[in-house]
Amino acid sequence: MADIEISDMAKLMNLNSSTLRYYESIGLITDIKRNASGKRVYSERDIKWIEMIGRLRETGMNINKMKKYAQLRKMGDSTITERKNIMQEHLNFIENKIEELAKSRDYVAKKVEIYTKMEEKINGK
Amino acid sequence: MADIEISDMAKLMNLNSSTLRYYESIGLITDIKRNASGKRVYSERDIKWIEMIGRLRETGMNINKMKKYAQLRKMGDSTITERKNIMQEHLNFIENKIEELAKSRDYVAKKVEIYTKMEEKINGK
DNA sequence: CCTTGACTTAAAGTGCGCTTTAAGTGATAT
DNA sequence: ATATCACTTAAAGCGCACTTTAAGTCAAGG
Repeated sequence: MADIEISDMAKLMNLNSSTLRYYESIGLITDIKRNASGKRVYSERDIKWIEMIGRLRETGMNINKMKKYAQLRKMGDSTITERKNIMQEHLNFIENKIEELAKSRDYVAKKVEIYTKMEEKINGK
Repeated sequence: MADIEISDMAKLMNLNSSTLRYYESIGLITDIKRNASGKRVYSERDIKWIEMIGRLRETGMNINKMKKYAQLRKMGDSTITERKNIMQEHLNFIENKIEELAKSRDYVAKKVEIYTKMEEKINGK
């Protein structure tokens, strides 16, 4: 798979080019190559990392925590345990969130049910 | 069940008294009674509505949508169908979110697994 | 050659959802 | 009586995660 430029990367990840530059500016993405005319070129490894950022973001991890993880990642194999712990903690977080959402889903489903019954009563039985 | 004051309400719903005043200021909560000295007194019905706000908020409904729903609620039975539709739509939203989270959970779980294997490789054997 | 369009940077601006501040009122405890 | 404490209001402030703006560079097409 070949390298891609910023606009294709943005399309691929369903985000804005500016967001990619922003992530780089805050150190969440690092070491992006440039082509002869100074434009960003994303490698396969970059793509995977940005996909991971997407996963972590949409599951509610904040940018600072992602940054911390990014730093550990840059430091190499000596940080594997620490990274594992972050991921384990986040896994717990996601599982709690799923449970919470499941409860709320039941709550909202019940609301819909109640409204359906009310509709029936109003629209004459 | 008796009426309660703002600080107890805040504790009950695990939010800030200021947040309750804020919700009122934007019209998300309305018609809160006052006692002789002008302090807010929340009824059983208010408690239920604020609990619902909590549910909707933590499942990702934004304030404007909640406000819209609040207005329909104030208008009485003629808006039941519309309210049912909002809840049905939100139910779908929650279900999608749960599915998405489940995918991300698997992704993160796999990460943890990989790290565990890497740890084993590094720590001898 | 020159226009178009996608890129580059640094900095300022935006929107959401609160949270804090400042100034004041009133009931209760010492 | 006076201090304390929880409440009241309106307005300003904040943190997060972008997003937009302004000014400039560069490569390709007509």
